[in-house]
This record gives sequence, structure tokens and C-alpha cells, in this order.
Amino acid sequence: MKESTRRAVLQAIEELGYVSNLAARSLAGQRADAVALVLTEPDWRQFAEPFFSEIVRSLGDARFLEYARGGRVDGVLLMSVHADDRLPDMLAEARLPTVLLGRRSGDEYVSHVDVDNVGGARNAVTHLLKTGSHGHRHHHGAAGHVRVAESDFSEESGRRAMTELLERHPEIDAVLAASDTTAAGALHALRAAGRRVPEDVAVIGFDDFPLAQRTEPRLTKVRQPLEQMGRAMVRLLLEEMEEQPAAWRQVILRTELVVRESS
Amino acid sequence: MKESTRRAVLQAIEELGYVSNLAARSLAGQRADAVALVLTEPDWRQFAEPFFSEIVRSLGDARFLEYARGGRVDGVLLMSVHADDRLPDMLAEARLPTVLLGRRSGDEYVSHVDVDNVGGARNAVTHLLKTGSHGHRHHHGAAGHVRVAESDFSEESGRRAMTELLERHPEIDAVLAASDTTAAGALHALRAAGRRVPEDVAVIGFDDFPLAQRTEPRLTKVRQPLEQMGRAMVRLLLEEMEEQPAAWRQVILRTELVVRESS
DNA sequence: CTGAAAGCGCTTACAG
DNA sequence: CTGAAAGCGCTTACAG
Repeated sequence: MKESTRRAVLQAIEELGYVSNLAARSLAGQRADAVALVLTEPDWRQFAEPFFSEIVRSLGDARFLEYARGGRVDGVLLMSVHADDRLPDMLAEARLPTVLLGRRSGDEYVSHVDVDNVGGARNAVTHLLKTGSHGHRHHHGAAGHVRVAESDFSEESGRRAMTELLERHPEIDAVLAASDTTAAGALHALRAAGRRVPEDVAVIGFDDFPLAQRTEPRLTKVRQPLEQMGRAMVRLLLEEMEEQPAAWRQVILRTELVVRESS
Repeated sequence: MKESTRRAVLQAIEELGYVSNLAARSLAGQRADAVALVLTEPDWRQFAEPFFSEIVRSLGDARFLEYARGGRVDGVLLMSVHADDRLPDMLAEARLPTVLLGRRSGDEYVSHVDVDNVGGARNAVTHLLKTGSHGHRHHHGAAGHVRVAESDFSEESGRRAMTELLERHPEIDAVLAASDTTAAGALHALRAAGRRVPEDVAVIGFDDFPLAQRTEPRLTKVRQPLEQMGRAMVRLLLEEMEEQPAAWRQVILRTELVVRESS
């Protein structure tokens, strides 16, 4: 075909946002162009890495977008989004009902389910102040000073952040970690520094989606209602799929403070 | 419609093994009847349970079979099969190219990739006998006695099996566990019984698909070539998909003994 | 309520 | 090499 024709077609595709219909292609071509990867239930976790994650990685966002826009699915549940993730936008542009777990920022404009992080943190702090007043912590006054160290969600990162905090602010007597994993790291750092938990320093975690994180002492934590979150995501998605779309929907769920040994 | 007609149709469906074509249905119905569940890469493990596994469970084999037979996929990688799993048979009947990781029994007749478990165990035992001769183990003679305790693949089950073995055969001085997780359980049991590892008892694990199992002391293990296994599965599946099917294909991969501290 | 026709959006032979 | 037609296997209005 003539190069000019070719270019015209390509441009039309671009302008119209044409995406080929995968169902039609499957039907005419007598093939699905897809392969199933099946993990049967009880031990699917076993096969987590590195092979599986590699396969999944190899698919990539682009491949998934083609799949989703090609009409292969009616909606999308996105289980993990980062602040700079553009996938939700692309799905929204394609008018695909989409629900996120968590949100990218305070003014997320794609439907999502999240927990009340602020409320959860507030409860944790209230608890720390209350229990703290029984020990030596009242010396610092009820409000105390707040110190912040940043970490990602890994245990190692939590350990490092805690070590750093202890060096700069050895008077610290309570810690609210961003996740249980981070908290586990903090516990290690505290032990290494010879601090007792909870006698010298109280520690509170924030619910991970727990691959059975067992700490010593057992962690007090802000618990997220996982089941409810799951149900809410499904419900929201079904709503998006059957009704004409609201701009977006949001469900924020309450957390619960589970007091165990570390505070 | 007349009840007799209805029944005749249902019977024809049964006899012919009719399955409605999902691509055609999607195309005509303008909907996919499917929803995507997307876990972006780095922290997809976090969301493992319980919500995700519940969703996955809720799908179930039946639902998946419909999906697969409906022509939604051209082939299937089955990551975990149990001896009594019938899914591979149903996929084979539906003439869907299928590759299993592991096999259900010694005469598996569905294509699969597995490791040389016998060879791996042999290497482990050879190693145990060799290192054993430096310590007190040579008193038992080179071949020694072999004791077997059964467990599933959980840590707790490994702990119980080891405890049981120690009670019945306190002279035990070397252990080959069926998995790293089982080995971790065995290590706990040994510690609880006051045995030193590897001085009193040597322990060897068998590669899990490791969710970072860190043991103290670090585990000697039979390692499975995960990457190769993954590649082999994909290669086999592609072969099944493009060529006229051989009865089945098989790839058995060699293991490697990784000696660390526990032996 | 039932049955035949049109159409979903592609791919694949098949003429020109 | 290019273009028009047939067909993939369903669902969905639309007559009877």
C-alpha cells in the first residue's frame, strides 16, 4: 500500500482513538490470543515469586490497557495504586468502570475505597497519650513533640528510620508506624538500641495485608476492615457498571485500634 | 416453549458437549461478562489475603472451566496441582493446550514441568552422609537408618513431625525436609528439644517458592531452578499451541544443592 | 410466546 | 498487491 495511505490510516486511528475489538477478533480469528495462568487456591501464595511476578510484570500496563480497552472486561478493580500511576486515568478515558483500593491523592477523581487514615492515626495517638501518662512519658507533657522519619513500606526501611529517629531524638517514647512491616523494622531497631517495648517505647503499627507478620512483642495496630473493603470495591464496581456513571464514587471505612502488647 | 422441546435441547447440549462461544457472545452482547483484578507489580503480595484469595476462591474451578472452554484462552498454565485434581483432565478433554507445574503422579499424562525430586534427594543424602562422617554420625555407619514422618507443607506440620521423630528416634542426626517451610518447623522443634544445628542434627530443606523464609541457622537446601521452570512451562505451552499435540510433553529439571549453615 | 433476520466487528480466503 | 464478500457464533429487536 502507498506510504501516504498508510500514514493516513495510522493518523485516523490516532485521531479517532480506534481500538480493535478483541471479541470480534477472537470470533473471526478463532483464537483468543490469551493464555490462562491458574493458581489453585490453598497454596497459590507459594508460587508468588520470582517466576509468577515476572510473568505478571512482563504483561505490563500497556498490554493490560489494550486488553481492557479491547472490550475484554467490563470493569476493573485496581488493587494498588501509586501517586504517579496513570493507569486509572487511561481507564477512565476509555470509559471503563474502575474502582481503586486507596487513592492517589486527597482529591482522587476515580472511584475508590479507602480507610480513614486520619481517624486511625488520631485514635492511635490518643491511645499513646493515654497509656503514656501511666509511665514516665507524662514528663514531656500530654501533647509531646512529634518527630517524623520517612520510609517506604519495607521492614528494612522501617528499621533504618527508627534507628535514625533514636539517634536524633533519644527521648522518644512512642512510635506510630505507617505499616505493620515498618513497625516490625522499628521493633528490631529498638531492641538493637536496648529499648524495651512497651516499657520504654510504645509501638503501634498500621494494618498490612498481612502475610502473617508475627512480632515479639505482639503489635498493637490500627486495623483496616479488609473484608468490608473488598465488598465495598465490588459493590462500587457493580454500581459503576450498571448505572450511568456518577462523576465518581467514594467509600471511606473506619479503622479499629487493636491493642496488644507493644503499647 | 414445550417442556419436551426444552428437554430435547438440554439433552442435545449434553450429548454434543456444546459450550457457548464467549467471543461471539461478547461481540453480539456488547459486553465481556468479565472484570479485571489488577495488582500492580511491586506490592501485589501485600494484598494477598484474605480479600484477594477470597475473590479468587469465589471464582472456582467450574467458573474457570466455562471461561476456558468458552474459548477465552488458547492455553492454560496450571501452577499448582494436587494428586486428586480433575481440572487437568477436563482441560485435556476440551483439547485446550495445558501445562502443569509438577505432576499428579508418576505417570502424569498431561504435559508438565517438574524437577528431579529423586536426584535432588539423593544429592542431599549423599551430602549428609559425607559431612556426617566428620562428626559423631559415623558411629551409625555410612548408610544409617532412615525414618520417615509425614507432614503437609506447613511450618506447624513440620514442627510436629520433627517432634514426633525426636521422641521415637532420639538418635536422629540428620533431616531432609520436604520443603523449606517444613524445615523451618523442624528447626523450631530441634531448638525446643535442645539440639544444636548442625552440630547435633543436620537439616536440609527443599526449595519453596520462597516468601523470604529466613531461618536461624541459614538453611542448606535442594534448590529448584525456578526461572528455568517458568521458561520451560511457557515453551511447552507454545509448542502445544502451535503443533499438533503430542500425547504429552515433559521437562524434568535438575536441582542444585545449596550448602549453607544448617548442615 | 415463537422464529427468522439483522448485526456485533473483525479475519480470511477469493476474485480482480 | 488490493478490495469486496463471506463467515465466525452469538444477541437482540422485530414480525408473525
